[in-house]
Amino acid sequence: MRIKALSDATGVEIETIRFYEKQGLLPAPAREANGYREYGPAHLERLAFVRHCRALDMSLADIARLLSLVDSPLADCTDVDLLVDAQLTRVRARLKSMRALEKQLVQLRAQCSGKHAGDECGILQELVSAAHGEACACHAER
Amino acid sequence: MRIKALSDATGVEIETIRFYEKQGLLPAPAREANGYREYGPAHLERLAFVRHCRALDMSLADIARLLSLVDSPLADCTDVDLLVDAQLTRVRARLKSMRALEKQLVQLRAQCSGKHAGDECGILQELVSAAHGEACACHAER
DNA sequence: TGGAAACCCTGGAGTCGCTACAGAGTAAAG
DNA sequence: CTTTACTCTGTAGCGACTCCAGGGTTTCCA
Repeated sequence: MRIKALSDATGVEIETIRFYEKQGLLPAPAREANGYREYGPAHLERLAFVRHCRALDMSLADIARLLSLVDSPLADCTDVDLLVDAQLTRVRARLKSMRALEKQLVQLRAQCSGKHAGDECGILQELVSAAHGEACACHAER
Repeated sequence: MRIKALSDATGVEIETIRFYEKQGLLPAPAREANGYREYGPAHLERLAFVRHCRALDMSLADIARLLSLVDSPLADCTDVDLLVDAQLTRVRARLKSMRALEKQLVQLRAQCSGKHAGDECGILQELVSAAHGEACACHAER
């Protein structure tokens, strides 16, 4: 299996595959006589694992840690638990701030519905008003 | 007003202020005889505007566009509207995927509650199983 | 058989929005 | 007068890719 085949099989771009190898997330495969990388099913599995974790928005460092745990199945999985918990906490924190963000944008857009006239745009005025220290939900929140 | 005063007044780090200047988001201020930057209230206002937009997670490129609109108040604000709309759409898309993400992480964590025994960790098995093309909510979604 | 298209390689630079130096000079406080 | 706090420029680093240049190889089709 050459790199393009692996790419097609996983939906991971070729450049990204080589990048993962450089980062140590994917073991360096054997090479053909011409220097082309030669992948086996183990690489496919590993790459799918990495992408699955990335889909869960884990960092490459966290994934590397998980992979070492996968490779040493004798260790107990307390660390795995902690890692997933920490990830969940991070995601929830971001979720919370994203929700606040959405609310602010909705409010902002409401400032300008309809009257698209000159320098009286409610949105721009709202954005500029922050500079004058006037009441502003966004700034209060941070 | 020197850079530290501006930093304290806005909560924006000094390095970031210089970075914004280099990026053209903040006009280059006058200099004192010793070369120190000398800011006025207009800079304070502009910087607050930038930070307000950044709090709304807008890109620096979008903010630059908004600033040029602020500077030419004769143009109508259709562009502002579009920009805010696009930002809202982006935020909502990310919100949606983050919610799916949270759900998956919760499910994943449930695989391993209690039995922290050896290589039978439900979380790792669940993560690895994706590689075998088994049923997996994450992959189906993307 | 020839030549075009598709594939592969390495190494390095670019992206975004900062952040953190190094190494120098200037100013304010005690 | 010394120490501390501030300021300057310029460059490098982060994370997770993405893209490019400039080469070599393979495969396909006429």
